[in-house]
Amino acid sequence: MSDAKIRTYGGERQRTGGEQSVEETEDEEDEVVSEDVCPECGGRVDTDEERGETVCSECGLVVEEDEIDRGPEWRAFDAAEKDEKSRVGAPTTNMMHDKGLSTNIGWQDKDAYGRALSSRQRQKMQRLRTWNERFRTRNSKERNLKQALGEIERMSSALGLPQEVRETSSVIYRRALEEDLLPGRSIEGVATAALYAAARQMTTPRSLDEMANVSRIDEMEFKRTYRYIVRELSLEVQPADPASYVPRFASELDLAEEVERRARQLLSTAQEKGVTSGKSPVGLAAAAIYAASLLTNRRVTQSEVSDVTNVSEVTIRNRYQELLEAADVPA
DNA sequence: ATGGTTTTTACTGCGTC
DNA sequence: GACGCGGTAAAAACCAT
Repeated sequence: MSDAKIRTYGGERQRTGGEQSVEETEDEEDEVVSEDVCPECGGRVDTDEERGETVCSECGLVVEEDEIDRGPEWRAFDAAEKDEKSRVGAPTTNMMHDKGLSTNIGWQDKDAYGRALSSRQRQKMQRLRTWNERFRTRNSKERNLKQALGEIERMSSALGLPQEVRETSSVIYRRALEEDLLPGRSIEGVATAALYAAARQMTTPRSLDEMANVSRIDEMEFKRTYRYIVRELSLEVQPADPASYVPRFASELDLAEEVERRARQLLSTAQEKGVTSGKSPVGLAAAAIYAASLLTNRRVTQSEVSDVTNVSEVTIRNRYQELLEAADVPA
């Protein structure tokens, strides 16, 4: 919606204007945004500010192009403002923690005319600086948190994770934030890592692949930050129980309950015999499913299992033989 | 960095439909 | 002949040191 766009722009203006009493054209706010309909099909038109085009959302007709870029108009004002802006850099939006919104109190104990302040005033400014700093960092953390929580929400609903997992993961994220683990890492990355850890702690694990699929960051970075977070927060994450993967995989393969039960059985006997240690839980689950499907005559092919579990067929082969052996089922 | 373990990739051969 | 399966060797990934 163009509505949101206006708000962001408005926000930016307010800020830059507010600092240096340069009065800006206030009425800019109610800019005429053509709420027109498409002349071709009557569909709704959307304005793409980045490309300077107005496009019909139904048929894709470009209603208007080469529009005036209203973005950087604030540059034209006065020098002080330009300085202020250029230090902040390009007016990117969401990715900056505080969008440059915060106030800064100068460190020199001088007033606006360059005169030294009285000691009383100096003390006062010192106090203000302290508090301002507190609020500022607090605020940037709040923002950060808000975005991260949104991300966590999005991912966990994509993965169908229960509420408790979301809560644990936001607790983890908060801790990471408190301990200043964020600098140098992306919010998305840490959010993903927190969610992954939480899912495992709550015994509803999702595999690394599944997480990476719904996350906006790539797998490499995800794993790296995950390890980092776990280490730094010394989170206790026990190895996932293979059995907890079974139901999902089974249902994705449309397997009967019987197979699922059998798979669990195989896993638990294998665990008793200790042949599972050191092996990847996902691989074990995949193998158990495959083995169980053989035992119950509800054949699935290795490649099918491999597809839905993202475990290589080789691994499935190796594991399922071990599983059968442990359950002393002759070949 | 290193070495040991596990998983993946790529390829080959066998039997069956 | 395609497909499912099994096996192998080498590469890659992972983990603790």
